[in-house]
Amino acid sequence: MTSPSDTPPQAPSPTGGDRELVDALAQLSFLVLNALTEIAGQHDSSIIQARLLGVLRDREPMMNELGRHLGLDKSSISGLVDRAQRRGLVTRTVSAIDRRAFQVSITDAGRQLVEQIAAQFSERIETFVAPLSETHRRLLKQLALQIVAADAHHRGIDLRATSG
Amino acid sequence: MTSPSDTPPQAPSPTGGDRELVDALAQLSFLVLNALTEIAGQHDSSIIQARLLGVLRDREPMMNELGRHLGLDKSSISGLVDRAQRRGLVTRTVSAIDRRAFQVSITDAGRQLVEQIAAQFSERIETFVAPLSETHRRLLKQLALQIVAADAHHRGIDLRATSG
DNA sequence: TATTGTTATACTCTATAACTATA
DNA sequence: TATAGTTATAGAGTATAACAATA
Repeated sequence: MTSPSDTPPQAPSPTGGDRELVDALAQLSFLVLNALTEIAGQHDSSIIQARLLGVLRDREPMMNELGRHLGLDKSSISGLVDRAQRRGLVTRTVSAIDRRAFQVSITDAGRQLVEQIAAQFSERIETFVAPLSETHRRLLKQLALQIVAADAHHRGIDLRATSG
Repeated sequence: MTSPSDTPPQAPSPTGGDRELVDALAQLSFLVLNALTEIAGQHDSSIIQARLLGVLRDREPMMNELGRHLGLDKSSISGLVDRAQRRGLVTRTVSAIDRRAFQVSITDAGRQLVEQIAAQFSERIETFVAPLSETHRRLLKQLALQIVAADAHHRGIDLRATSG
């Protein structure tokens, strides 16, 4: 799971899976998200805080929608926003049309922070892919996008697929 | 950071980074590790517990080495192993040669759990890459491995590079 | 003295359940 | 009644600092 790479090369048999491919993707994913964890940590932050600010870069959602964006329970969102607000990274504003609801906005400090993190993260990823040729980088991008897009499509289609 | 994809296509300029590539890798990584989180969760477990058991599949390290494998502080390892042990997934055995040290081993139950999780995870990854052609899957594997290997090499070289 | 590991403490992150205040 | 959000509570996971036992 962590270094599951001590596995003999295996022909991607028609029957089953290519274990090397699974391991390679897992390790790459750990590499990428560990980098993000480390960079966020350098700013006394975390992946989820960075994602929160990332969402708020171009949106001012209600707590509600924020939960859907981040896939978290409303109580988790409350705490998350609390901590970010305590650090001056976001603000809550009562909605004019529904006085139960709060609109969450990023502050200048929050924007500055997320942009620093994003820049460092980009730099790090570029370092990772630097050993690849330009052609291979383009290919990698294309393949990654294809997987992500297929999954998004799949979720869109599949949401209620087997139940109705 | 979460859905940073709302970005116009950008020629990978010589000056800077290819933002699309960065986003694609980030999203792919979230996809992969969210899948692992979800699958581990189905077994009332977590990524770090799965990684712990993964390490122990073919090793019986001291708490010490476990910390290095997982990149965690010794106090974190103590807690991690405590919780796994409480669930009957691992055991501690006093080392014969150094009575301060504990050897950590996986139990049958632990092995069974990690194998279930690994199998489900493989299945999921195979689903992700299913839309790709065999050629493209092979290519993706090769590129991912190349990045991971380059990073490992880099760390090996770089550990004390600028200080000595 | 140095090292191995635990414990005390503190904080983030997460969820469930109960609650308040609107709607 | 239903919805938006908070709060109380509980537990995992992480780190730092202080400690015990052994080397």
